[in-house]
Amino acid sequence: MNATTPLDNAANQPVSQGLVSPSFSPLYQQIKGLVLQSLQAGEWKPGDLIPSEFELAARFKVSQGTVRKAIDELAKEHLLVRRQGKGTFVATHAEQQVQFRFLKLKPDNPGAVSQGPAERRIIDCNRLRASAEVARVLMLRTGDSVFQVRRVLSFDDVPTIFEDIWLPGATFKGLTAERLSKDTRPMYAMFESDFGIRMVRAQERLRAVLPSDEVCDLLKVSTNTPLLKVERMSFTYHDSPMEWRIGVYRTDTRHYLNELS
Amino acid sequence: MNATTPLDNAANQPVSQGLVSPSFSPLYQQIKGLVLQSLQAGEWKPGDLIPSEFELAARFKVSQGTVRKAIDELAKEHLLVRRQGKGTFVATHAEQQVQFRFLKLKPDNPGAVSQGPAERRIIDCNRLRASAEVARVLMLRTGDSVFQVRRVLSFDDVPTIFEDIWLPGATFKGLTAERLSKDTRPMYAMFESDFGIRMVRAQERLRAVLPSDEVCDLLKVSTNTPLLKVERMSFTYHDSPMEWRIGVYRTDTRHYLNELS
DNA sequence: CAGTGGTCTAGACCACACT
DNA sequence: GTGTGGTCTAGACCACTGC
Repeated sequence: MNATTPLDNAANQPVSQGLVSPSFSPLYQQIKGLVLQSLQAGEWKPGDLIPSEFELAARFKVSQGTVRKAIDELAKEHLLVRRQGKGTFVATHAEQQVQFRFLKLKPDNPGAVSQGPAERRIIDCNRLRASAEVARVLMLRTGDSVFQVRRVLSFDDVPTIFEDIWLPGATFKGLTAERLSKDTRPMYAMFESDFGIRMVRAQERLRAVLPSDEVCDLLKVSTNTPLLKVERMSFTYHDSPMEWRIGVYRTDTRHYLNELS
Repeated sequence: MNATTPLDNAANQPVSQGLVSPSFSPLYQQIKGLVLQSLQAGEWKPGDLIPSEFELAARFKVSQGTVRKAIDELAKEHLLVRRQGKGTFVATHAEQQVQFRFLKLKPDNPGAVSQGPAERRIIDCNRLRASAEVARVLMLRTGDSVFQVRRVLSFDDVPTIFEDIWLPGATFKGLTAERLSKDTRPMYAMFESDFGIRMVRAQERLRAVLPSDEVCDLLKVSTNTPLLKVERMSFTYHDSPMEWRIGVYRTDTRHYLNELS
């Protein structure tokens, strides 16, 4: 099937590389886009084994090296995970190592305290109409259905984080406080398996604030305890905004750790 | 024809790949290490053009593709910068685009305020003996010579950041408040040209705090204004700690922006 | 034009995991 | 052993820069 003929040279530009300059895109970027489409379309679900590099090369009519470069980039973006000898898998939030990729609050003295998952308490989960502000950040229309989830995370029995989470109602139809409470997995793992939504990228804006009366009560802190306010936008494939989360963190025994490189 | 020419096989392990398993390291990683050594030794200085991929391939007796992979990684770590048609250069903090790689405080409303470099005021610059704490983080001995620099950064005439910076005395011999004040370049650019130190990587720990009396005075804020405390460790080549910096940021009109991916 | 990095291919062999 | 990803090579051509 894979005869090497001069005609194969014509196959070197199979996708859209015929024109010279206008919006030139390397072959491996086009392959990357095609793989991304399959991921978004759900052809391969989180945790699945995707076809081998040679299979994909045959499917897309390019060399294995070109597929490799496309997959390399997707792996560096944590959309795929390579495992030598086994294959390439769709990344999932259900893995232990990935649990804290988005939660950057670390204990000041690791080892002295438990590193395990936090204790989670759902305050409430309501279906509401989006305000102008919520609609804007989630790219919805004002009045569209949205879910508001509010919860408290505790480490070592100390309430440390209060979060106010907004989600598009259409995508998360059927979300309830009970479901959130019963599920012991990370929230993003449940989003994957129950709603087919995988968070791929996020952006956080940090500020120092003083707590509202409600937060004082929920976190058991005084009104003059400074807190770290973390406003997070999470995106799924193709940079679609999927979650708006406003958290306030106690930072008296923990800190937000950030690597700059 | 799949004849394996023994001579080619011998050339496949030119550096130190003779043994099978013990501490195996890919060729391109070894090349990367050699290039890193040249960078650290100052063979090529920030801003310099380094030899072409083919020259390096000849020097190290490997193929150009292997050198390419080594340089790719160094470029992704911002140690080198590739420019198509021109060559590969040693990265430098003197470039505009790199100016704010380490300063993540962004205006809430970009465009409405000036984006230019902040106005910098040096409070003082003293040569002191390292306390136990300073010695520990900078990997020195207690009592070793260190510099303490304190300064205030203002944006649009609003004092916004106070920083307390600690540097190893031996490496930064000759540093003075006057020199810091007169130099209009970013501090890290001066470190490169005047002291041969290039900051490569950093780590920040963030907390919310209330200001000390001194900070209240310097930043013109009240004692109950929450501030973002940013503790930064900066490292040069081979992860040697070279700077300890404790900053407090006003976050009423700006925020600390962080991309999670 | 020559020289550089950027892309693509084809084939070989190595390291690892499963059966 | 077979199949996977991981490394390395060699050679071709493209795109950009500057003479």
